[in-house]
Amino acid sequence: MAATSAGKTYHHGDLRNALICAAVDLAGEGGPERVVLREAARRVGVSPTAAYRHFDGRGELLRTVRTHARRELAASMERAAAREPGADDPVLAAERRVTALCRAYVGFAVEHPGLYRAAFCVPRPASACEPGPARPPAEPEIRAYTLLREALEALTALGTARPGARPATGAAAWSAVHGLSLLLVDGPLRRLSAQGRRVAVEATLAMVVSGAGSD
Amino acid sequence: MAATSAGKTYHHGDLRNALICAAVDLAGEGGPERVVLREAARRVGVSPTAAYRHFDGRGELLRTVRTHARRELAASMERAAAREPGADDPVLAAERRVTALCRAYVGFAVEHPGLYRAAFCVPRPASACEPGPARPPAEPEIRAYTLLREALEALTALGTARPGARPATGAAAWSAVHGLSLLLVDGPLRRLSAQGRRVAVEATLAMVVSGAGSD
DNA sequence: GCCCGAAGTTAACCGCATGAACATTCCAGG
DNA sequence: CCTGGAATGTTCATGCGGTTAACTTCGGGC
Repeated sequence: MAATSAGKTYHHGDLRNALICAAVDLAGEGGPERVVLREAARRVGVSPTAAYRHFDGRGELLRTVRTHARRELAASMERAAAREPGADDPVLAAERRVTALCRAYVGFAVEHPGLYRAAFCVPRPASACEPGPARPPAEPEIRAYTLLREALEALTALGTARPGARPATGAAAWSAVHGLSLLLVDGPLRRLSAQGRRVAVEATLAMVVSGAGSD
Repeated sequence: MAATSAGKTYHHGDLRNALICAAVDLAGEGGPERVVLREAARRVGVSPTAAYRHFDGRGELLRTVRTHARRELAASMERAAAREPGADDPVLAAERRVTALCRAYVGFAVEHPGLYRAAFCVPRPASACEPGPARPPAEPEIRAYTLLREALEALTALGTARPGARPATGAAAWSAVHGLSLLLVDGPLRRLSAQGRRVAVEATLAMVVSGAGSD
């Protein structure tokens, strides 16, 4: 009855995980809105309500998928940064790290649109727009953002190659890559050619790396 | 039977518009996912299926709302730009126009989160992620973007105040304000204090105005 | 006046989220 | 080895939302 010893009997043995996988697949195929409890259950070969033994409802399933997607995004960024060749000049190295991270961020979004959208979705309980006094536990941290922010701080501390220009703030940079990703993946820039896309990415990178901080 | 002469009889007289208004209200209250055919009909006091006489389905209703929202966004930006005092220095004036537009953009998003989200939603037919050869008629143009782009082009043509720095590309700038808006309205930056929000906005503005173009 | 088509209506089907009550297994004690 | 309860699944049932089909009213043109 260990997690992996699933038989084909009444008890699945690892339903929770199986459901998560199915849900992640769904998200990959069609984004968060495609993550449907019933469908996930169907794929796993179990009745819809079985899921409730492991999740509070669709909301929690989606939140789990989101966590997964965020992890993948961050991992993808780290891999890319690690692949980046070092440089003698520390400033250049720092700049490269930033651009590598950003490129990977947008790259992930473009390659896995569904997952990317799932990574930043908001499971809405149905209604509720103006939040009451509720204070959900302040999300756990988003690695992708942390990576970006730290890389930028490092770069800022070193100064830039070009005098007078300063790298963007973490939040500003995140805004840029996030916005670009969504515009490309889901938004009006969706149908840009690969070429056009590349141009937009480069322009955004330039803005982020040598854009001004707030002064 | 002119558009506005609605009685309380069998025929509504101006259902289409009434539905649009209701739908826009809904979007304002809870974003695109809140735009529900049945609810709109309910609010107008008509049977759900009546809507099908005027819209192809929920998708078209949503698209109509989106158009409306985009118009409002653009209008809000233009109003803000118009309010901006002129300046003797044309460069300064151009910079001011850009920042005014951006501020208004983000401001609109923050003040009308639901509408803003609706303005950039994608009515999904249920499934379909990888586009076939389909080529929807290439959306009509998004004024908010055009305004931003043109203001930036003007600024670029003039050169910036600070030497060496160049304003961002239209796409990059749009990415920045769009991303920031979503992060603030719907995303992980959602629960920033008004203060924190302001800081993020200023940082982003600085990045956009004096960030580097692609070189 | 009559007839047609536009604009509404009701009834019905399907999928989805969810809750309640019932069924099966597994496993800890005895 | 046997047994009872906790886990884990299952079946029913409710309610909501999208959408279709078939029927009903009304407003006008002839």
